[in-house]
Amino acid sequence: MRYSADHKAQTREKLLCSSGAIAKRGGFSAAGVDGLMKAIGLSGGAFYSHFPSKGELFSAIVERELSQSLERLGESAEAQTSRARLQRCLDIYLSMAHVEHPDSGCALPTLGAEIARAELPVREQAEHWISRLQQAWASALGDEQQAWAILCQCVGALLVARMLATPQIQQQVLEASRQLVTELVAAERD
Amino acid sequence: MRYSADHKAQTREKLLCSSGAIAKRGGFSAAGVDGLMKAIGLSGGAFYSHFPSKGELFSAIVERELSQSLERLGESAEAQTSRARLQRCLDIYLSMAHVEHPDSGCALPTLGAEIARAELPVREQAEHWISRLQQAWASALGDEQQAWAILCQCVGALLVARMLATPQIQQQVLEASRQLVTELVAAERD
DNA sequence: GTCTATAGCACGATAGAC
DNA sequence: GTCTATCGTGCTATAGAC
Repeated sequence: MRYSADHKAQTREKLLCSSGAIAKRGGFSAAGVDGLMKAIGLSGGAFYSHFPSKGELFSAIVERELSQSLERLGESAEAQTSRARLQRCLDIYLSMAHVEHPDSGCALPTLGAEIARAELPVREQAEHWISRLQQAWASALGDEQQAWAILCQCVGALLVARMLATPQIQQQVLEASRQLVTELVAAERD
Repeated sequence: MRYSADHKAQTREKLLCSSGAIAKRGGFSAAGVDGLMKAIGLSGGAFYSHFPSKGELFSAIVERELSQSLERLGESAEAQTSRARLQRCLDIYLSMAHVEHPDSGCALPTLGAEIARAELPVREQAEHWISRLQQAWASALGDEQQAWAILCQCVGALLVARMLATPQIQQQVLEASRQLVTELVAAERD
């Protein structure tokens, strides 16, 4: 073959990374195959030697984005001093920087509705990674329910803040969520 | 004119109601003007005597949906015995019935990401109605921050639950959020 | 594997008859 | 106000050259 298997894997990775960011910024269904490929310097037709359809790309994006979110937010929480670590993660998650940069942030607030409308295999995949994140937080907190509640709080806060027009009110939303989450993380539960 | 002003207003209302449901089910950008009009028994061309563009329809849908959410969730909370009333509203919001029927439910979890990506006027409008809801809850609870936190919790819980594939886990998410919200509503704060 | 070209279709929006 | 017909464009996906 004129192109190495390495090259194909690299192209695929570039495509997933770039397309993920574009999807998080403007929505996946609003993005065209041609635009996604041009964004990594390739033509639209070349797409189909990497994925059989646009839907399969979405599935791959969801897997990559959510596994990456688990790395950033969950894996580190399993270590000792886990409560303090988790608290730091959540403060970053619930920040104006995250609100203002959806393309480099968590996929759940931006792509959540599209994941919810996707076929069962995509939702099963989402469930897998989201559950692993919840489990990681639960083991840090010793409480499965609070782990779910914190996850919903964070996703909801980002989604709500991004719908608003005024930075001051966005900050109020984040501050309210940070305060609640802080209390929940600090609270000893048995 | 061959058609009364009443008829136009009724058609517009039907269009807003029907299109809102379709948008909440499948996403607004995924819906075509032709399909939206056919859903109320009219042809696609007739759309443009009601709205100058598809974007203006989205704006009108957001206004109608969010003002309706305020009626259902907020206005009733301003009465006395407000805490108990609010608690009942939130239990309905955080129910499997709501998770399973996005088209008749709240627009924030389903259309939130599209609102967040919309032009400033749409976000200003969203901010207006969301803030009124938060204010209504704040006056019932005597705490502005907790009102924001509860709002984020509810929106996040529905979005997260809908991304999942397994009903049992969806129920766990709802149960965890209901429990947290119940504690927050019950807690006296000064 | 990537390109250009294109099929085939759906979209948003407009024009003109009624 | 609603219809049919249509323009122009964009889309997903395929075909064939390199």
